[in-house]
Amino acid sequence: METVRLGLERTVVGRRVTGVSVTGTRTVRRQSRFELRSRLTGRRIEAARRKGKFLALLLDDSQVLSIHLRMSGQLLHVTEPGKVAKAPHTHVIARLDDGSELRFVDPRTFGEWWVTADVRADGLPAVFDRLGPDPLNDGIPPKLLAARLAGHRSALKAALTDQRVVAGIGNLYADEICWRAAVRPDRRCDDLAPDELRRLSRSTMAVLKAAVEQRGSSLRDARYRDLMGNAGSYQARHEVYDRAGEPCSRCGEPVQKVRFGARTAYCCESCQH
DNA sequence: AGCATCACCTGGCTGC
DNA sequence: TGCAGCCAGGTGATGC
Repeated sequence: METVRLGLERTVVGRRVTGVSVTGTRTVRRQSRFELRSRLTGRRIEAARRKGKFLALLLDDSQVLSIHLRMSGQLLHVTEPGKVAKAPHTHVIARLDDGSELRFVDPRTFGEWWVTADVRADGLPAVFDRLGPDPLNDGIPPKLLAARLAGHRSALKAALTDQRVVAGIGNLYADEICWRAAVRPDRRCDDLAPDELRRLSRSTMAVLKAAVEQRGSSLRDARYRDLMGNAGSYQARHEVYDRAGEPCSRCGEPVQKVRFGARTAYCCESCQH
């Protein structure tokens, strides 16, 4: 999401929206399509912000266009719309005053666009308040991480991916963070030693920063691409995610895919404790 | 209140 | 080879 935000900053910030087409029936669901279109049309995009996995495009009249890609959403910036065919599952197109388009493609239709005026002093929508601190924006020092995990009896991975606890960590990055910290993802939050919390704090920052430097992770069966349609390259650095059976780079034992509630986690049961 | 599970979807992959 | 069915994962609703 940070890679997408950086792309938005380079391409659509400073542009004015000249028109909006909403063709999908699910992408805009917090308000009517008509309302989104009328709130957005004519507005200039002043800034591209992000909290966790939520994007916020700040508009010139203090409204905000919030976008969440969920599982399969993709934002594409098309500079010459006439030359680029509309991809299947294109649900929203925003036309901009330089002739370019911001297109939203989302096969599974979980993704969402909405425009609100209920913004806080920092310019972000009030609904973002329920999100925990964003490590890339605000850092996550050991004391803060410990405070965020305090009182939780659930498993570490469940808390790390709970956006109210910490914002921005998804399934694959949670696995990578736990591996790097050498802590099992199914450890209880209230059972972590100070040194383990320090390692988790450092690992969170290291994994997220490296992932952004590599412009994200593009998986076999997912469709993450940046605004230009380019794949990320962090998947080549994954130590455990989707690497079941391959030797752990730290201890050589095979990486495991373990059942974990209704989901799965990849980890090294030999060197994560 | 807090934790677990399910629903929402489609496409790619697995296994018969 | 064909195809039915499983699985992927983020969030919000529902259940316990």
